[in-house]
Amino acid sequence: MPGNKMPTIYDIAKEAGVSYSTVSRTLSGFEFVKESTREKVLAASQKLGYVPNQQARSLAGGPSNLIGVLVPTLSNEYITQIIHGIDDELTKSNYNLILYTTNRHQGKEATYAAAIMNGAADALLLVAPLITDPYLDVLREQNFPYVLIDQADQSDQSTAVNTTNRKGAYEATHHLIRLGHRRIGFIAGLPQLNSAIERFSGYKAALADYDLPFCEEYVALGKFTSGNGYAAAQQLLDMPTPPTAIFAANDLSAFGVLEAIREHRLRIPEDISLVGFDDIPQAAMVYPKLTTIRQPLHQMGHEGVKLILEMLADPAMELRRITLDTQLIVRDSCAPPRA
Amino acid sequence: MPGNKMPTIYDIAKEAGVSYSTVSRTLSGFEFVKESTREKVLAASQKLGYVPNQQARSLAGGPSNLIGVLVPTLSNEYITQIIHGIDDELTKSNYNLILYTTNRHQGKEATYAAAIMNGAADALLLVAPLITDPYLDVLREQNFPYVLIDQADQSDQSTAVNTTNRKGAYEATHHLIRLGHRRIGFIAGLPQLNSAIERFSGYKAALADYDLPFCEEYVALGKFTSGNGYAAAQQLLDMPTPPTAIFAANDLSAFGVLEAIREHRLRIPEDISLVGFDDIPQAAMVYPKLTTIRQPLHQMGHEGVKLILEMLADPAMELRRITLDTQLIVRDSCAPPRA
DNA sequence: ATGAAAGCGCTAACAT
DNA sequence: ATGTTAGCGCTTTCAT
Repeated sequence: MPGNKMPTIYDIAKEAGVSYSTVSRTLSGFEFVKESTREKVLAASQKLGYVPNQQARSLAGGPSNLIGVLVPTLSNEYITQIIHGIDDELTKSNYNLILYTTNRHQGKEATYAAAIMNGAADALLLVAPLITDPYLDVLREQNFPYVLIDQADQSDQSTAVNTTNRKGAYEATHHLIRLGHRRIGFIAGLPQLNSAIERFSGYKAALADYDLPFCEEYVALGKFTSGNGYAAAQQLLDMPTPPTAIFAANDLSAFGVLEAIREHRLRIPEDISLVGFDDIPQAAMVYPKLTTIRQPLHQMGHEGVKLILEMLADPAMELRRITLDTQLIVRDSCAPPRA
Repeated sequence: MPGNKMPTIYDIAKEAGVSYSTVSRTLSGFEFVKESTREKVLAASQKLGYVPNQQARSLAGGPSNLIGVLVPTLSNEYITQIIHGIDDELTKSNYNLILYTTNRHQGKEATYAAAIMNGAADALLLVAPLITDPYLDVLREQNFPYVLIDQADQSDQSTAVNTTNRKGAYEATHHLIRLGHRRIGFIAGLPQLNSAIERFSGYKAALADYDLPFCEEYVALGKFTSGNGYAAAQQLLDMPTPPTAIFAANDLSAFGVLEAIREHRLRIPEDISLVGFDDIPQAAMVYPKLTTIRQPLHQMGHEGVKLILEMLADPAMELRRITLDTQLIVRDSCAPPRA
């Protein structure tokens, strides 16, 4: 390790002529310090260029001032937008962010969560985790502050930020139905994720409400990635009677669908309509611009941070659940079916 | 703080019937431990669900197994792609990532760097920092491992990963010249950044090589953001004799240019040509698809991590500098000027 | 090969 | 209001 010769509170104590516990108290914002000593300490710490050692602070029972953020991957703009929102909000506080990428690996999630509980961070933000309920139980038992972003636990015992996934999917499907489509394909997301389940449910509900049959064959697994979305679309397009419209459970898989459609030499929206979900920035940039369901990604990050900060301030805070609204964004990828 | 009741090496020691220093040695991979005791210790730690406390480990002189990554912002896909590359490579090691966002705030960079040197992380990856040389001197004096990604220091004393910015900008400009353009505007980047300076220099060099006059008025400041790129383009397009082509110093500002051009009711590439720099994923998604200079963003992250890992393994490693190649990606945003 | 003891920099009782 | 004393969980001499 590097030859760290950073000043410690002990050095400051000497410099200021006080005991080092006084320094500690002053620096960690303790009230009852005489104004004159406080000034002496501050001056000394300034002079020596003191920077607190977070490890020591946290080891001794203080806060680490770190918020752990657990994300499945960095390859989906949907995630990075949420992280961006988290970071924005965190910037206003004096917390820093420690990022754990699990690559959708459950074992890693558990390991990371353990490390975090073990003092690495003061709280945990779980973004669309695959994490299983037992693990959340551990966090709760330890009374460790955490919030779920875009995921729910079965037992409904976690503070969480979600969006109206079911309603959004319903609207997406309804939009297509309203345009006159009757054969609507669905590219499903990762079945372990609550959002995927709800979107599927919204899709089915809309079909039912408008008396359209639900066909298992019109559902293909896109797993929220563009590659799988592509493959799933191929599957649908190769059917004898392919759908005239496709609703993809997220934008990323919609991009894969786009590619598959193009390869089939079909035009969007003339030959086939497409709706996505998320409204990541690229959705407005692809050609044709994607009609999609907007999730307030940044805001999801904001709200998550606000909740966690509240929990940190009030450990006894009661369970909270925030549901943000989604919104249909009509762009250029939908039209009535061909006559 | 939460009621952490995580097992410590002391608990393992009891369980395994050895002293806790033996546990420490076993767990931190010390060689001279009898095979049988090693097994006992490992079994006990397994049984108790032991997770090492990084704070304590690092405080006691061990590594934190954390790599600090300092980025200016999360709002540019160019940055998130590099982070993605860093993360990929880090995932293969047993290091985790602690992310510091400075929002281009110099004071923060200094504070963060100090915190990091103070034990928060074992090494530092600086992505396009605005950080000033004196600060890098401190890192070097303390012999703290760091690498610069996409930035160079004046004194050329830092291990760094860069790309052929000047050559790339030259090619971009040359591409436009070859198409027949003679009035080529330039949207400049943040002048504090080396990459911005080199791209500007490449632009000028190409003009000079092909006997085109360099006009100050054809240069506008885009600062690498889409908003400023938009404003800069407005400025160029409102000139009495506007350029017939624009080279934007990065894709993000090119997107701003795109918008400005659209508002001027001009078509790309028929009325005006546009080239970007970076090749972020959106570049291929906008309409028309953007011709640009590709930087191997992921790879920049990979190489940075590889370098830092080498430095960690060999503290005496000599200075290294890696320069990755850029590449002209021709898409749909350029054409010969109107006759 | 393993145990004992010291100490990393700090916070938090416990004193006074 | 401030000084004294223990640790937090671990690595690392120094013994044996």
